[in-house]
Amino acid sequence: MPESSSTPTPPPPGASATAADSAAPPGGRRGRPRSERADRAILAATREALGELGWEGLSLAHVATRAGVARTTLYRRWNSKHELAVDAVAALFDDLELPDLGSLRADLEEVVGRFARLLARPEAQAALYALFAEGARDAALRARIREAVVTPTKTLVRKGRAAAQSRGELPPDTDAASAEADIDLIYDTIAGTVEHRVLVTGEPPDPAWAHRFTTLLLQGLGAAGA
Amino acid sequence: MPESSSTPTPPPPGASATAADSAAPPGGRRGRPRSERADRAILAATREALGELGWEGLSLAHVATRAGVARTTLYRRWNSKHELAVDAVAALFDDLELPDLGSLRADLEEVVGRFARLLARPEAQAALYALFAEGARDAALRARIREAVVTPTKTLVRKGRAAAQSRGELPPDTDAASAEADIDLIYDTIAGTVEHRVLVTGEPPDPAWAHRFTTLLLQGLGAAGA
Amino acid sequence: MPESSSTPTPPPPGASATAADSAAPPGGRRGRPRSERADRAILAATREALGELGWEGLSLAHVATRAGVARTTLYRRWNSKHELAVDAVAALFDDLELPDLGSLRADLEEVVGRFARLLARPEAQAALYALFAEGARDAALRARIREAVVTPTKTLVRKGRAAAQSRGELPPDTDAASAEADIDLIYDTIAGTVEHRVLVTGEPPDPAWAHRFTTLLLQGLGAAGA
Amino acid sequence: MPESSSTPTPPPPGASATAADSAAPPGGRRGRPRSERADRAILAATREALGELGWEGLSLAHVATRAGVARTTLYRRWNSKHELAVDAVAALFDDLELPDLGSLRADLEEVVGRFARLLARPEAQAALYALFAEGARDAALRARIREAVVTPTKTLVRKGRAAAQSRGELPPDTDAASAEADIDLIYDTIAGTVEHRVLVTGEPPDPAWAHRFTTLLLQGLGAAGA
DNA sequence: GATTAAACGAGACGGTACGTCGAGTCTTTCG
DNA sequence: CGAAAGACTCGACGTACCGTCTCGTTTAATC
Repeated sequence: MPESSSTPTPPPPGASATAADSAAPPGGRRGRPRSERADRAILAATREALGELGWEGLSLAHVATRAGVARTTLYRRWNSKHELAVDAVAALFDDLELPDLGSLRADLEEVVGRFARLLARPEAQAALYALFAEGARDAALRARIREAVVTPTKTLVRKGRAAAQSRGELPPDTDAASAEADIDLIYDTIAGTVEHRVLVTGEPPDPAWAHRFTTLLLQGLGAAGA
Repeated sequence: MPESSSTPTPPPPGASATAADSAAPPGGRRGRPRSERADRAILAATREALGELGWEGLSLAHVATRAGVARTTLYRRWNSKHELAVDAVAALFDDLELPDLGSLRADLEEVVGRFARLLARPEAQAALYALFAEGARDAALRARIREAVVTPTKTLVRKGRAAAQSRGELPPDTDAASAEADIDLIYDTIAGTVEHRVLVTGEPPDPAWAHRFTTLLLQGLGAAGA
Repeated sequence: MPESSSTPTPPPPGASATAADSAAPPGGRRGRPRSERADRAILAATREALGELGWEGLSLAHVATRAGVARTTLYRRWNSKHELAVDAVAALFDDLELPDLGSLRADLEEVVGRFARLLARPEAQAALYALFAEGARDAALRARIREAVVTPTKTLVRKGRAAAQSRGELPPDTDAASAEADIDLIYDTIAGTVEHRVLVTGEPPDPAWAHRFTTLLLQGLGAAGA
Repeated sequence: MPESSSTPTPPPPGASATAADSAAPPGGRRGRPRSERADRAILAATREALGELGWEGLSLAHVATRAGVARTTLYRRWNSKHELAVDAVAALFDDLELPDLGSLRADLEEVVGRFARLLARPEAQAALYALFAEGARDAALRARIREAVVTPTKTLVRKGRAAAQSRGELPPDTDAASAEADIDLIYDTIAGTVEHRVLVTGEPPDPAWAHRFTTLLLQGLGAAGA
């Protein structure tokens, strides 16, 4: 979770691991510090509960019990069930890294596979679409989702596209605005299609499907060896 | 909603409007028949409430009050908030028809536009992703979604693709299995990408974006004039 | 149920065995006549349900099902759950007859025993006090209770006292008003005490207790051989 | 309510006001303490609602609203409408004290009068018989009634009888078992008869009736001056 | 080492929605 | 036209969570 900003009153846990942290509590906080163990236990408990009970079955009371923590502690740190879920699920996206296997096709198939496996996890299935749905009405939540999920994922697209361009597999940018639109389009296409395949159509994106989809994508982008 | 089947005990309203209906009442139903006015009022109230309050704000008590109907009447006809929402939202998808503007590109851009406008409606935004999320855990709900939303939509893809093939814009089928996989892929790509653009990225798919996406798709499918 | 009067609109079943009945449907009733089988089945079902489920567990739906009768039929014949219960329980009081064993003490002990056994039946326990409680607020119900339960029971006291007077066991009346007050007092004392013993104290009025109580009563009334 | 015991999990309010209380809180209670204001408001609201609406009209929702308390608070403290009613009505019985007017007859007439006036209160009429009826099926409720209503009332009989014996108005005990049976008989007779007079016969026990009944009782018990 | 401020566990509180049940009423078709 | 069937309105039920609040109890950092 990079350069997080977040609400001020109840400082969310993810926000503490920034540069300001090493510079240390400047004025010097008094009183008992928050337990980091509790944070970890809560987020883990949230993921487990999401996986077992689904979004609607997720209750803060249950999370608190499972994490061995008082209910109050949850409310002190997160403003809502939604923000807690974002933080809990965000960690799953850390596994998504750029493979760099030498060719755009290989990288693409690998990324699609990784994303599909991520979406196959029940805690991700339970949380993602529910958060997206609520995000449509709640700007603060939308920002938090963007920060925790969208931006890091889109960065992958940005990097992978640049690498392919430097290898001559994709045509170079014409102008900055067009490049940005291109990145957004690619991102929406990959993420949206895989999500839809997994969560709506309900079939796993096996390698054969990944191959087929990658072909469509490469041809669509005018890739060199397509 | 074609030849729907559905649970017998609480006969869902959408299930009755089939061919079997006119031929049906064999012995003649006993007891007071269900009010069709109520059905319409409930579904309309559900759509309005979804638009105003979002998914989590939607309560059956509120829907009942707004529809001028007793709360028990809702429970008699639908097994859950989810199934009610499916029926309420399904009607929105009736507007999605194949344009047939003469060229694959024109048809595609038109369909993308229509689907985007559909997703821009707050009731659709509120319900769709929430239903998909729950559908991941509930097979019965998933089936109902498939029947009411997925199948009709996919039919559009099937017909449009066939039309393009007959016009020579798309290569003919090699074998049946491959054709089916092709249709699924196209469907997931179009639906998933547009949904992701609207609900996650949060930007409207304006004509410029639609043109760009259509280009990607046509090239990806190896269309004739791409 | 003697010379019943009762509500006019839904003619209660007990009311049918009157003079008007033998005189027969004068104008000639139209349509299907009411089933007497249904009446008996309903009252029996009511008693059974009262015994098994208690007063608060008694539901008209359950009675109807058990009696093999439509719920509508119940509402057509009785105005409320309370009146149905009165009729159902009233039949139990038919067993209470004057023993006439030759002495006041023997008669008293016998009556106390019979009344105690009546109150030991679960259907009587369930219904009686609940009806009395509701009767405190509902004059119509109170009248019906009086007619079906109180008056016949009090008649026993009246007759038994007269018999004892004629045998010289009790002093003769001084005036009519005083006699009436005497009867009321005896009735309240016997009925109230036995009921309280069974339902509140919760112990069965065995013969030893009946003997003790009878002694108190005989002495209290200034009986000859007490 | 003397040295009450009561269920532990939902500690009923009346149970706390004992001598053990001041010495008690041993380990120190954790969590927010229960509001005593709420207790008082709830019991008062229950009595008022009973008086106005009767037993069947008494709903916990209404009591909660009238007491200015959340509905959940009621369920947290009492297991059922019945137990709440017992606690609400029990307070009325605190007024029943032994008069000690110097003679058994005077004491008896006074007690009968007080008891009659208590039963004339609509909240008592509404609750008492309904509770007795339910108590016939529910042992826990029966115990609670015994503790809150029966035992304190019977204590009056015990004391009054002892006082009369010490004054020589009643014969002394022969043995303990017989004395106990005597007390039970007197209690059932007084309470049962007055209740029946008020609630079933429906006429108020005025002084004339009280005198007549007292005479019966004194003669029945073999009192000295009868 | 004493003070002190904040985090913490526990649990009561006012709310809101849930899904179920029963009471009565109304509207059909069948006998 | 009565009876069976069943949908209808209404309102209470008891439960579950929510988010807030009040307690008494740690637990470190500061004094």
